[in-house]
Amino acid sequence: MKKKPNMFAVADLAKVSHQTVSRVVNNHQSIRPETRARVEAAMDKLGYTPNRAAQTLKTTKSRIIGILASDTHLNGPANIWQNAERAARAADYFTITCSVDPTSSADVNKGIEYLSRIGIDGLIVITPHHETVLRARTALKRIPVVSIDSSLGLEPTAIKLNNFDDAYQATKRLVDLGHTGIFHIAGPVSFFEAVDRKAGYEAAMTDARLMPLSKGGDWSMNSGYEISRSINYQADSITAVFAASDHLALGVLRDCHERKITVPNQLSIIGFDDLPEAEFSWPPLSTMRQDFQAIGEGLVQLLLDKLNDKTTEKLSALVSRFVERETTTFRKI
Amino acid sequence: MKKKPNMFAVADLAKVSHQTVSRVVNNHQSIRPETRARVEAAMDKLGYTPNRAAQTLKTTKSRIIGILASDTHLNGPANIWQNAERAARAADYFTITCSVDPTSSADVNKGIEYLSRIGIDGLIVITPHHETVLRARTALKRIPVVSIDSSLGLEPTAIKLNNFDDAYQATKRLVDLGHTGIFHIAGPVSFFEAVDRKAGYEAAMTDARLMPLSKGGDWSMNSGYEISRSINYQADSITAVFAASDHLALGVLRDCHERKITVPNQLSIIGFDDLPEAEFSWPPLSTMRQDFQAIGEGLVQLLLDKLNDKTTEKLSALVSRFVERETTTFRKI
DNA sequence: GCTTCAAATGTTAACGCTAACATTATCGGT
DNA sequence: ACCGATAATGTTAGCGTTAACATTTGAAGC
Repeated sequence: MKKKPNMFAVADLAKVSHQTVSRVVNNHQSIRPETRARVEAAMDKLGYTPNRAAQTLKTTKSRIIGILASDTHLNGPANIWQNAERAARAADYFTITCSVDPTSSADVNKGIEYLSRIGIDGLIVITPHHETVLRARTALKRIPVVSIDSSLGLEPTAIKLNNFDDAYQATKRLVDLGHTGIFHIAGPVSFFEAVDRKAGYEAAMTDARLMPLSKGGDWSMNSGYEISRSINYQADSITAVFAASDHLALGVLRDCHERKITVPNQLSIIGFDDLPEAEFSWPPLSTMRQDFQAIGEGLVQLLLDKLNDKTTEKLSALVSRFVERETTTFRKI
Repeated sequence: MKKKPNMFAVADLAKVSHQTVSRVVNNHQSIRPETRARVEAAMDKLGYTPNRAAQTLKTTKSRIIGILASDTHLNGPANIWQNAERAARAADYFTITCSVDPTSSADVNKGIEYLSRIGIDGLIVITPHHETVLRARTALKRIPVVSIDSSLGLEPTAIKLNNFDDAYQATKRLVDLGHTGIFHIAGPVSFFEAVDRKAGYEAAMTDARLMPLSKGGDWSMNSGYEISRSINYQADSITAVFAASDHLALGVLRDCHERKITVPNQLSIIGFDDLPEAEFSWPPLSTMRQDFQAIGEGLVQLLLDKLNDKTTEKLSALVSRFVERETTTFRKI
């Protein structure tokens, strides 16, 4: 196994200087087409690939984007991550992902340190925890940082998620169906998504002159199940539930099966996320779907523009879609 | 914003040579504790971090591991990936992940090229498609490649998954419960997991002198649903279904709800994966859970040993666990 | 044919680090 | 006090690339 060829090897074979090879690699103009062809042939023959470490050392640009993510086992972050990775790759950037536990500041700090150690050009933070975003932003002063953010957030280098509006719309749908007792099962307050969704729900209720009524847990199905069990739907004349996530809604659904509450006739349910499983619950769950592709790509776009000192034109608008399946119906008297 | 300090800056401040700084960074012995302390103080004061590009250029080791993954939206690959990433990080390696579409050889090749362009030290292939693994192995001759593999595979640099045995055990459980008409819903044949599971099922059936009966689709819930719909359970005296994945099983469950087939009394069902959702289906799904953490960590271990020219001791054994919930019961006459 | 100027190519010097070798301090033994 | 021997530190060179500057080439204008 002989060692990897470098620019000089190519230059020798093509009978040019190494700098000409460099010019070909970097697509400079003022290279005669014939010379370029000769160099390219030599590169092919030797199987030459530029040494990224040397390029990085010289240019001080690694073309690596760090992605600091949390809760990647959840549908939202996982989807955003995947789309961001793909978009970065399409733009010829590498990504190094570091998934951290947002509840441990030590872990977050270690993650940030880990990423900056390799010399990333910029950072994308995919986490629904303000705290973590803030920590990354303050720790990394030398490079651009972009993140997702609450719809209410101020940070200009963030993609704002529409959770407030989405929750408002979901709740309004229930109101329009004639429901007056609409309960909200919220996510944990450390997630700005949970906070925004709850706020959107409350705004919609208030606008409809209805009494907001909610309880929060974590995002798990079990949490939805337990909260649902604690509700006496009939006694409290609750005929609809808006859950802050599909998992939460699935938990409610399970309780309904156990307590023989028929869905949607006795209880309408709306989830949030549109997990693959949502379509196959019984009955199939009505839910709100976010456009994770647009979010992921927007994140990369935003960062790339920062890296190139461009101001970002406008990004494709984030539009969520309400997917009505079979857990929602008109309120039966 | 002044520029990042380098070794010489630290050396100047600590009144030593840059090489001494290098030695401190790399934990060489024969540095007086007092000198080390002085250097470390200087590094702290300047906020010095070694430049990885320069280290890589000099040592020809990037400390980056490539992860070529496919089907990361599925539970298995996603879990293995996450555990591998974490294990690599713990060993102070960076990972660059590239998720590709295994059905497109162009995409796979581009992914491999993308990873090798940055100069990875080794590659972990997480894909249940032999084809893709093979392609990576032949394309990358210069660096070690490890992968997951069929339990029947030959490749010594692979973690063998127990799908055959696991499927055998799951089927045997159904046999032990008295079932004789046991149907298998398989995954797509391009996944070796699907092939192994089907083979395991068939072996168990044959050993029990029962007739294997199966049909395959993709991994989706819809596929499970459609296949289930096509079965006339009563007419064919089928009282149990072993599905190659939880999603498939969830599809069957849906069909049962629609056709009012009671589970588990009329039909026992076993899935595979133990998705979070499996516990919250109705009724809660019995399923087979693989140890993805051991797989992810094993992969990293295997690769690291290759990188350090060690032969791998034995890895922690991969043991799957049957999680019996409420979709399995004795056969009612 | 000779100048002029731009286009095309070549030369040199870093980028920040570590390996290899060279030198200087330190210490026990006489 | 002096001699190794070893521990501790310093010096030099080069990894593969690109930027900056230097030089050559070629074609147009006279």
